[in-house]
Parts: sequence; C-alpha cells; structure tokens
Amino acid sequence: MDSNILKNINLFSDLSDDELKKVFSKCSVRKFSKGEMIFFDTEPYIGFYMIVEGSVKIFKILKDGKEHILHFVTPFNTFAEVPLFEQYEKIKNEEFTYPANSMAIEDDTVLILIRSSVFYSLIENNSKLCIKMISGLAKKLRLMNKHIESISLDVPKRLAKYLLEQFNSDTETGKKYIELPISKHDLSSYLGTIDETLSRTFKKFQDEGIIKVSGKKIYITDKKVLQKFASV
Amino acid sequence: MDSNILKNINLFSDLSDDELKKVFSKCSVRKFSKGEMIFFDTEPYIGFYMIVEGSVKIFKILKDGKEHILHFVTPFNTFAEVPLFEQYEKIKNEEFTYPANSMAIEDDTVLILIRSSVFYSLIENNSKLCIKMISGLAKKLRLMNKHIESISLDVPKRLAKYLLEQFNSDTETGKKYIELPISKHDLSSYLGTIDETLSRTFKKFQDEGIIKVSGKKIYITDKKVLQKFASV
DNA sequence: TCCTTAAATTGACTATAGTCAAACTGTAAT
DNA sequence: ATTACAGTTTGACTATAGTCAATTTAAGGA
Repeated sequence: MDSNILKNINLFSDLSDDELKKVFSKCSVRKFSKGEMIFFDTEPYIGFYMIVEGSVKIFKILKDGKEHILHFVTPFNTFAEVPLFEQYEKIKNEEFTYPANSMAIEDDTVLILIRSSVFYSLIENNSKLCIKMISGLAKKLRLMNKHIESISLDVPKRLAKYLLEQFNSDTETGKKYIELPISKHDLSSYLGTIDETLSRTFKKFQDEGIIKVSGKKIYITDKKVLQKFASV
Repeated sequence: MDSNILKNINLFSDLSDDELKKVFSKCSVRKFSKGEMIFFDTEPYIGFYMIVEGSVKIFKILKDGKEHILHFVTPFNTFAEVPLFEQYEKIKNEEFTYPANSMAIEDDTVLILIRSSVFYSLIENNSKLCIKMISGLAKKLRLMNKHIESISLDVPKRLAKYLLEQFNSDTETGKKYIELPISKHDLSSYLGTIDETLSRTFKKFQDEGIIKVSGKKIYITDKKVLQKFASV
C-alpha cells in the first residue's frame, strides 16, 4: 500500500504527488475486524481517520447501555475531524477527547489515521485543501440537518425515508431491491428506535405490499406508496 | 454603521481594516422585525448572513403545518453557510435553494448578507479566514451532534439539559435564574415536542421543587436534581 | 381602563412506540 | 446432522407523549 491510496480520499484529491508522499509517510494505516473499537469517547483526541475499505459507525452510549448511532462512514470519507479546529490548545495538550465512540462494522476495515499536528502543518498554507475541508464539513452538516429533521417523524416515515435514500443512492440502474449495508440492529439504533419496533414496521410495510423483506435484501415493490409514507 | 461592526463577527475577526472595508462595501445590511421571514427554503441561495443584533430561528415546516426548529442563531454568528461550498456551479447558476426557512424572532434584528461571490473571492487566498470558517462549521457540527443525541431522550431529560446549558452559559455569576431567550412555543419546537407537553414538564419540575417558573424567568432551586434528570 | 388577541395551561382521551419475556429462524462450527 | 448462538420476530403490557377541546392567563393596542 502506497501514497496513491490517498488520492481516493476526497479531501486529498488536489494534493500533489510530493505532498501525498509527505503526508503518507506520517500516517498510520491500520486494519480492524468487525466489532473492533477504533476509539472511545473517553480517550484523548489525536487526529482524524479516513476509510479506505470497510465501514465504521460513530455512536454514543447512553446510561442504560443503549447505543445511539450518529453516523455511518464509508470508504474515501473522513471522520472525527470535528475537534480538529476546535480547542486548538487543548488538543495540543491532549486535554481533548473524541466526541463519540467509533467501531468497525465490517471485517478488514482499513483506516488511515492523520494526526492533528500533521494536518495542521499541511493545511497552513494550502487554501485549496482548506476549501475541501470546508466542503466536507458542510456536507456533514447537511446530512445531520436531514437526520435531525427525520428524527422528529414517526418510525414508518423514518424507515421509508431511509429505504428510499438507499434505493436512490444505488448507482446500478434497474435494480428493484436494495441490500442493507448495515445490520438491522444498527439500523434501529440509527433510526432512533429499537429492534422490535423496526421489525414490526418492516412487517407492516410488507403486509401492505410495499416491500418484500428477505434478510438484508429489501425488494421495493411499490415505490409510490413508499414515497407517500416518506413524504413529510 | 460602518465596517467596524464586521470586526465583531468571529469569522472576520482576523481581517485587516482594508479587507473589512472592501467586504463591507459589498454587503447588504437589513433590519427585520419580529416574525419577519429572512428566507424560505424555496428561494434561490444567494449567500449567508451574519447577525449583528437580535436573533433568528432556522426551521423546517412539516406537511401538517408544524414547524421543527433546527437552530437559534445569536449576534456575531453566521448562518446559512452550509450551501456555500457545496454545488459551487449550481449556486452560481442560482439553481440552489436555502436548505431551511429562517425568521427573525426579535424586533430590530440586524443582519448582514454576504453574497456567495463576494465570499468566494475573499476566501480564495486567505487560509486564516478558511480556518475560521472551518472552526465555525466544526462548532455547528458539535452542537448538532448534541442536538441529535438529546432528541432521543425523553422530554424531561431534554428540557433539563436545555435549562442547564442556558444556566451554565450565562456569564453572570451568582445568578440563580435564567431568562429564556426564546418563546415557550419555539422552545417546544426546538426540543422536538409540543406546547402542552412542555408546559406539563415545566409543571412537573416545579411540583418537584426543582425550578420555579415565572414567565420567561426560570429559577433553578435544585440544580443537583436537575442535573440528575439531565444525565443521560 | 377595557378590549382583543395571543400564549399558556389543564383535562380527558388516544396513539405510538418502548419493555419484557418467550419463541422462532438462520447460520456457522463441531 | 447437531448444537449453539446471535439475530429476529411475536405477543401482551405499559409508558410516554401527542391530540383535541376548553379554559385561564398574560400582553398589547385603542
């Protein structure tokens, strides 16, 4: 594995080969297996991560032991960049912790760690990189806005929205089904509900002839009605 | 009103006097009265706003007419910067709309509009400004994370958290009460509930001797118990 | 001050989704 | 094939918060 993998990361796509090599020489690459923790919200912040392969969930654990999933992150995206530019001094002094927990949810999840200090020196006089960074954060904000919006809806609406998003983001044309990229348990947590309620909602949709569930494959049999459910 | 007011805006605090004058000459300053709309989520995006005086709410309207408040914005902060660096081409062609609605919630709310093009040219070779921008977005992301986390809690927890945040952010020391900066109706919408439930929750806290409500003044009589309520 | 309107509160009821416990299914390992 | 286990589903019950309607309180204008 060499510095070329960094080219795939959106954030770094404008860097020169020299810069890429320089950055790469200071990065750590690590492979995680399914269920392995990447960081806890109790440990000191040292930098952000990029996903090369696999996927990752970012979550909080509530006092009753329940987890609440904030994001899923997929290849070529970054996570845990939020604290980077906050509390500059505190990060330097290792007084700052990660804002949430993070776990690999697939085997062979390959991550690259960019330490804060490396990124600081890189970004200092590179306004193109800055602007990439801004775009990335803006995109996250947009997603979170959507997430907040949908949380105030009822569970069927939330599920319908999620299914349609997956369906529409699937690039393959003509496909009549989606493959859930995450476990149903993680999906309930992401949708802000519990396994039982999610299960019942799937059943409800199935009974109404809108979808057909077969494991992680969800056949969309009546997109129109699903859209009607999802419409706020 | 001259270009010096821009100095108060966090984002611009590092600009030179010359730069400030240049920016200011291209800005529009407008005063809004309470309840006046600033933009709708249907109109083309032209730029972001800064608050000099007053305050603003950012919200979505659901199909049943209910509004869901995403943020409150207070003086010296910016809002609606999210689309700035997304869809660069689309913004130029005015194909992009504001992502939510925005309304002044106080009389004499003074706003400055920075058009996208002005900001593009300003940020191009100013990495200090870029970094400020990044910090601002990062801060918003952090707040939204908190917001998402709290929405999954029950209403008493959400209210307790909100009251404590207000209480702790109040700089005046020794103050035993907080003054709600927004209407109770807006508060319910922000907390993701409705007026009746908020009212009952205030009453519950009052009956338990934790707070004393008198209009917008909320006396915190038992901070410890309130904290216990808020603890996730 | 009264009058009008908006904001806030209360009660009775309903619906939605969470809890708990049990049963079932599918998959992977022996 | 058998076992073991995690993941999923189902049922009965409960709790939380939303709905609707009515009332009370507060606030702003004439």
